[in-house]
Amino acid sequence: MVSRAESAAATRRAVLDAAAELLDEGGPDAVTLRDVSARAGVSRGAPYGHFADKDSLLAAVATEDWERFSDEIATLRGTPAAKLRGALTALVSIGRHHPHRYRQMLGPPAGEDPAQMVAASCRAQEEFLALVSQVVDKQDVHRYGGLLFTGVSGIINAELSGHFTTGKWRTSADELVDTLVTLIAHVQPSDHMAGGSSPAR
Amino acid sequence: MVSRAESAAATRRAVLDAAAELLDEGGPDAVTLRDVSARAGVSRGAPYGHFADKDSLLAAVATEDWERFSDEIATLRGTPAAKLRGALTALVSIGRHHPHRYRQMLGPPAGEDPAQMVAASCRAQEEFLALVSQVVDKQDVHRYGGLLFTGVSGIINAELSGHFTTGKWRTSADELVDTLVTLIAHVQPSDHMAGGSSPAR
DNA sequence: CCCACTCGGATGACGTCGTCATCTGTATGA
DNA sequence: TCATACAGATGACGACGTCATCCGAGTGGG
Repeated sequence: MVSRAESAAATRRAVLDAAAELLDEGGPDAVTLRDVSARAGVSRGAPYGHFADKDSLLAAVATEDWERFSDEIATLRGTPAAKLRGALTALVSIGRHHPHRYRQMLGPPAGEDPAQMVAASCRAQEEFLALVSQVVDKQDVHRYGGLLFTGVSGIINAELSGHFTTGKWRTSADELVDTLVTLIAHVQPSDHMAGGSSPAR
Repeated sequence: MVSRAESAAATRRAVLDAAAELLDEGGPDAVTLRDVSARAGVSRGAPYGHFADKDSLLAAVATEDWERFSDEIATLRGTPAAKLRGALTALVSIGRHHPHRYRQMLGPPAGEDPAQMVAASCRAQEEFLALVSQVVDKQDVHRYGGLLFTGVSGIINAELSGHFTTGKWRTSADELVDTLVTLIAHVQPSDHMAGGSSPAR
């Protein structure tokens, strides 16, 4: 026998999974609440018992993806440098295997309660910065950590948009990521330029 | 008296402008062909005489934005380093003044004829690489050029998503751009990147 | 053991959207 | 002058997000 709460949780899970699947298959426009419901085996109105609207459902998918990513990079083992590269590889991997969910993760927090998605991405940032702090000098952690993460995300985005196959960059995402990591790993705090104004908040 | 071709071109222009406006104001979901038509002062079906579908219209807007950006960075004057900084500043400026159009530009080429948007972004890449080639060694142009452009675009995207105000990165987009430019081009950071370049349109 | 209650889920409906088939009016060219 | 072509207007259709309403099964008290 299934309790009512259990069945409700199962429905929520099924809806979430169906949405993630459809998002993977055809992007946000292919995520139709009607199709989601059908694939989850529930009625059209059922998702509204768990998510305020379509945007909130998509945000919930992204939130789970952020949490999965956080767990993944938090359990990396090896040398600090290897862990850092592992984290970046994990990010690249998400972008390549789940382009649309990747874009959803990196887009602006949406839905009825954006704070939830913000919190999830915040934790990922913390985990990532923890790895960075083992590789670069303490005072450069945020600057280099932020640059690594946002830079790599931009590289991935360019690859997903086909800019390396159809554009003029005669290079690849892998090479760029490697270049960026090498640049940051090589430049040690010795030459910290005076540019660093007061950090934002 | 207006010739038929002239009136048709005017309609196309009005539709394009109306779409860009609505995109600026409320993002892609706010771009309704009905609203576009109304704002352009034409009927609901008129846009279909010039654009295959909504995605093609959005792609046409992005194409024009790429062309405008290409023209802008192609006419920059000053030292090579200043021109490179100016190009990146122009990119940042588009992201800040027209976030949704910026996202449209950096998203995957869409519409009935993606090649058109691809060509436009290709020209921008060429113009940008031309600037980069004056600052870095010949053999590093593509690697560093691609890294600069995609890296900065990732930084902007993070800012647009609010990751610097709600996240754990205790830094700012300006600082990250400066850091990246300094790392790659060994060009001293500008005092304030946000400053003076003219916004796109 | 029974019953009223609760609440997740199902259903019907509404307004809006993208899109297309069809119609109309006017500039064009012979 | 008039037939033609074509931009634009209009009506219609299916699909979508969303909500008001209804249903039925798990639940707790008697």
